[in-house]
Amino acid sequence: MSVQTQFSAGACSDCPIRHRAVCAHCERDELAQLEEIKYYRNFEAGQTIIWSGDKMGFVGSVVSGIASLTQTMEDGRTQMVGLLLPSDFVGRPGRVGSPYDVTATTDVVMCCFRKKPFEEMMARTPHIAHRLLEMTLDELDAAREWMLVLGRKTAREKIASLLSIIARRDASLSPNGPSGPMLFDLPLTREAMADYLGLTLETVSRQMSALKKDGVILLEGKRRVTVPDMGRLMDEAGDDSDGGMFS
Amino acid sequence: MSVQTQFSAGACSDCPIRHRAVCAHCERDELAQLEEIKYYRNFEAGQTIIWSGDKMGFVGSVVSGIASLTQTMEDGRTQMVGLLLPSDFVGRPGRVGSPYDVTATTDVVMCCFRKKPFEEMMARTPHIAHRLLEMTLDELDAAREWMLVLGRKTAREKIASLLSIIARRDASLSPNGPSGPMLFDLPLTREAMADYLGLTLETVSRQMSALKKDGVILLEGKRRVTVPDMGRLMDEAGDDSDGGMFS
DNA sequence: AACCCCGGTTGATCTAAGTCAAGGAAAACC
DNA sequence: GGTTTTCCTTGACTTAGATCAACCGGGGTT
Repeated sequence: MSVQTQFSAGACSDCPIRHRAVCAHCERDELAQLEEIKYYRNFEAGQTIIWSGDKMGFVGSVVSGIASLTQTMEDGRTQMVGLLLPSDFVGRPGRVGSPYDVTATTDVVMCCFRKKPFEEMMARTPHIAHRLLEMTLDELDAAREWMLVLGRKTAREKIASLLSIIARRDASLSPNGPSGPMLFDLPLTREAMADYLGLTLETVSRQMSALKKDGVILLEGKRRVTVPDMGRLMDEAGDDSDGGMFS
Repeated sequence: MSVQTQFSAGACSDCPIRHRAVCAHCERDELAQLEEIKYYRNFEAGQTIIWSGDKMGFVGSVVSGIASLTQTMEDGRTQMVGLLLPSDFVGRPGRVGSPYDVTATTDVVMCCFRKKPFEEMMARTPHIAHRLLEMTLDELDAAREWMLVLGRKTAREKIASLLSIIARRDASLSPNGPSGPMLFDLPLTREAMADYLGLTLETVSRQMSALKKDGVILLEGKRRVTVPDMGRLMDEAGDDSDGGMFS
């Protein structure tokens, strides 16, 4: 089950933080104080939100859009290390330099909190701190799951893993439920997929073609994907357990 | 700087949790209560502490020894996704199934807490919850750094990365400081190194031999490593930034 | 229309790492 | 002391994926 769903369940519509990150456990008093210390920032697709090594002046939470976390070597090799979806946090109280670039993949609206008051609020509000810990543990599990993908899976399995994760993320929104055919738009270019999977874009392209030829997926144009049989796709991914990078 | 050092700085010797995880910020009252709910367990080298999918009956913190977290595919391919060093936590309050195997690499002593009281203690004790969040964020950063290693580095760079991380972890203990020559024992077999790096054990062996031939490292037997020039090793690792998987 | 640019595909070739296989050294057991 | 087992090394060969390079097609712009 994705975090999206978990949040939806407990979200309260009158929370002053308008997105759903902390909301599930909110109480009016603390969040009224948050209201005073927060502000919004907008970023265009492609814009870098935080450069690796930059001083992180704020703690931010994505309200809408997608941002990606990437690490880059001097010679230009880059590896995407995570995605920020709405409600995810970035920046940590008490650390100065960011360990990676944060870039807007689509247009992004971010809700920002100045560090000091945010920390004070956390100290005052145990259940919000607890919720943040839960979210961070989820991200850690997802990152570790991704390490298996990067370290041990073949190119075809990597592609299938990525597609099945994206498909499952959207599954909760689908009318057919998770077991029926899935239809979705890839939110990533072939190059971004390659950076995510530790492959080259040519290999990504070839494996997408191969999966299409074998009937595992259907492609309409370059981005629109149909998965006729999720079970088949998950077999191709080489694991039956739950994904979660995107959750 | 490693977590070890951070903790040493603030550790208080009379803390009822005898290792240093939570201690840095401890106050007597809360930890006296922890005393009532904790118990110790011993594991022999090679013994599996938690199987993937197992119900996790406790939250544990390593007191001494090293344990490894691994994920395995049905066909036997395995990927190590993290190490537990003294003071690290495993198991999370509020989740049942472990997403990976936890295995004792050396003999391990673990300090365990029953979940329910541990959660209650967290709710009562914001600064301990905060410390746990900090530790988890550190692990997340380390995992993401490792994703770059797994996804984009060559075999030689992977080996050099691993060696430099181990070397730096021990650097604080070294009389020469971090820039002088380093001497340490590898805590891992070639196979474990391979599982960590997403390589085969033959490739690990070959690259170790190559690094030795090129004078980057000296080997005494199979396990004892000397690094005459840490700068050289870090160049070989392909990054000048801070590692941290072991920190 | 003609142009270009961007993202994507596909082919030909190369190479880093995997696979298979044969030992060697050192500890561990009888 | 000899035998077995575990861990490691090295060699010969194969292969998955990278690299280099040509080309395609749609959506802008002029």
